[in-house]
Amino acid sequence: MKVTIHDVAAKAGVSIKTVSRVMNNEPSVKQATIDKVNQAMQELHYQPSAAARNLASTKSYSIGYIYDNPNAYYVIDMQRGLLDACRRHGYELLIHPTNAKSPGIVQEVIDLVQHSRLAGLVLTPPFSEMPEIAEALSSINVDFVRIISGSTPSPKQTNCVLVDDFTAAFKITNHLLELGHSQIAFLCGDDEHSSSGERLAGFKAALTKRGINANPKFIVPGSYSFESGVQGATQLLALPNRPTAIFACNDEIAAGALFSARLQHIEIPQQLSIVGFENSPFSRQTWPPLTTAHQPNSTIAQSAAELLFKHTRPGSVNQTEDQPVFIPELLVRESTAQLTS
Amino acid sequence: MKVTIHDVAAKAGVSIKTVSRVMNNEPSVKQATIDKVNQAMQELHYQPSAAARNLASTKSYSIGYIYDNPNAYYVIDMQRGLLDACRRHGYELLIHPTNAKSPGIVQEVIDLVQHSRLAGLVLTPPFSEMPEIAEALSSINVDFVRIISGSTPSPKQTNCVLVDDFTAAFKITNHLLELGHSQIAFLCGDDEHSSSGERLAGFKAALTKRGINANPKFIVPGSYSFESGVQGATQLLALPNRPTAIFACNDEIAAGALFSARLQHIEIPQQLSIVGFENSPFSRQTWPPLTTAHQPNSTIAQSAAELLFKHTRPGSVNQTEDQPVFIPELLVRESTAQLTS
DNA sequence: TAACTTTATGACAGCGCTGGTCATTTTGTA
DNA sequence: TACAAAATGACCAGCGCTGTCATAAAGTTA
Repeated sequence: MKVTIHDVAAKAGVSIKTVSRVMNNEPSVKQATIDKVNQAMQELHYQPSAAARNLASTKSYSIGYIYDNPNAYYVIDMQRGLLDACRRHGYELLIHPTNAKSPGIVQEVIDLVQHSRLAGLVLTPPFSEMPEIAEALSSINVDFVRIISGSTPSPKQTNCVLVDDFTAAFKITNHLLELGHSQIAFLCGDDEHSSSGERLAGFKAALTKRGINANPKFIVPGSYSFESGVQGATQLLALPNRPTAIFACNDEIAAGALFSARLQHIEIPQQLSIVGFENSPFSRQTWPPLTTAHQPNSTIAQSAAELLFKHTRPGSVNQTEDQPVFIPELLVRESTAQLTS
Repeated sequence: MKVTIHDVAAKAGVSIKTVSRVMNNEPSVKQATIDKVNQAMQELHYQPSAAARNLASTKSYSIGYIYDNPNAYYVIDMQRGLLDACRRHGYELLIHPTNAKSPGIVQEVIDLVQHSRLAGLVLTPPFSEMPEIAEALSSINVDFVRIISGSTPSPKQTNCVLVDDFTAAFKITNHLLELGHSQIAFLCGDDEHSSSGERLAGFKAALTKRGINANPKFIVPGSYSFESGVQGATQLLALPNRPTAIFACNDEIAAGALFSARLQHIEIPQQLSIVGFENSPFSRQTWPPLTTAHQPNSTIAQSAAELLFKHTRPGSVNQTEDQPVFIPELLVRESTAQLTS
């Protein structure tokens, strides 16, 4: 019924030790032998017992994903990517939802890692932006990969996957500029999230490059919520000379802005262009569908997991300082239009 | 560093086997011994190693959650509840996102169970409504608990957690009736989901009880999406004598209806009451916030997991045919008002 | 109190695998 | 052909726990 390492060894005509060697990429195994073993594994549909490996090995075969993010779509996508990567590499994924603001959070994470003997951790915002977590993890010598907002790989932080919000925001802004807009407002997300700052910086950079000074009144602080979008947009649209386009820091804010505009009988996109960010499912469901930036969360997560495995694996050659950078892509839909007037 | 069963045994002054007995509720252990062991466990913060248990035992200490649901909030909530229950009972949760419509889905599920030696499975829609999955699982003798929409515990299906959409819909409809509405329309969700049918039935029952015949034109087929809500509402509001209230089968549809009404300059709730269902996060963020029915997904999931553990556990006495029933609760917010005119 | 049953507890093997140590075989090279 | 190097196997311990069976403690009966 259950196929074990012994079955594989028998089928391949080698000892179980050799099978183990193949599984763990140990040196001094002939290619021919490797192939034989791999074939036997495939034919028998062999899957090593994670339980036994975890128990026997000093190494660990599971990684953890801790999350605390109100955006369920983000979490699900990340999780999906991590799960895929884990499946491919025979790892297990331990999922741990928790509260990032709890006072004992650092200890909680440490306990988690130690109790579950995790090989490493994948950290997404807000955890990836908490220096105390990174320090604690480093101090107990646990590998981790952070997914953070940033554009320039820094040699100091080798364990990061970057999401280049700056460049993406730059491109989105350019899209608006090319449509003839110059009076563009920006609805910020939460201050604590560096993504908001990065996106704002990209926005400003694009304006500056065209010689446009960002109107301070057009930059509205807020948070990543529908509510905040409603308020911010309402405020903007009451201005004596209101903007002709609004760059919302994410799709929820954009949806709020859309809503507010609608309330004031402002036609989108004829009288006002609105862009979002993230390409969350409902950005397709608003009316009109939102122009936004697509963030390939699942792929980003996979990449993070792979990076973690590389760190963890003994065979990894560390000469290439991997630091994958993902640039969310502009996705033009119907909420933006050429400026007319 | 890592506390094992040996440490507990030493501390409690018993053998490791006795500790094991206590952990597994095995008979023939003196109460005094049980207490001693429990205390030792607490003091040492002992957590049994799932890996070792899985390896040593014929029983399994992990359960699976397979999902394929476009609603990320639902999935996250369920997952959270399952995770909590698992943590409490020392189980692991194996998460498996997949495609319910894939032709090989039954085999995939079987492989998953057998390969990962799962103690059981928690099934949510659509899997919980696929008879072929239930049959396959039964045939290989794997425990599972289904979360399904239904009101009456049936003696046949002992492994179900019921969500009583019928009664909840009945109550929501009553809320509208009590506000003086009688011209109430219903926007359906997907046909394939039994929840949609249940909700519609509850709706009709409430009307019938008041001696009101449901106007066939007021019952609009659709799907669980914003888009569908927009379309359905637009159609309804174009009717010569349009409804004064709309019961949307879930919050997304309701949001769509809200949107459509707004487009036509219909004031909510003054000119039209709208209710949703599910209490998803954005039902709070629409404007006005939606009156809806709160479905405690996380609690439902916990209950399902507990039920599964009970089945799995040897010590379970099966005389009480548990079949928890959850009735989503009416949550009145600002999208409904007294009928005036 | 001896003889016996029941209940409570412990000793020990083994789950599937890794990690180590050595011995042996195969291969490559001088 | 001789010899070093590489490839493989044999064997053992042990990860933390459970299952089985043997043994000790407690309870019962006459």
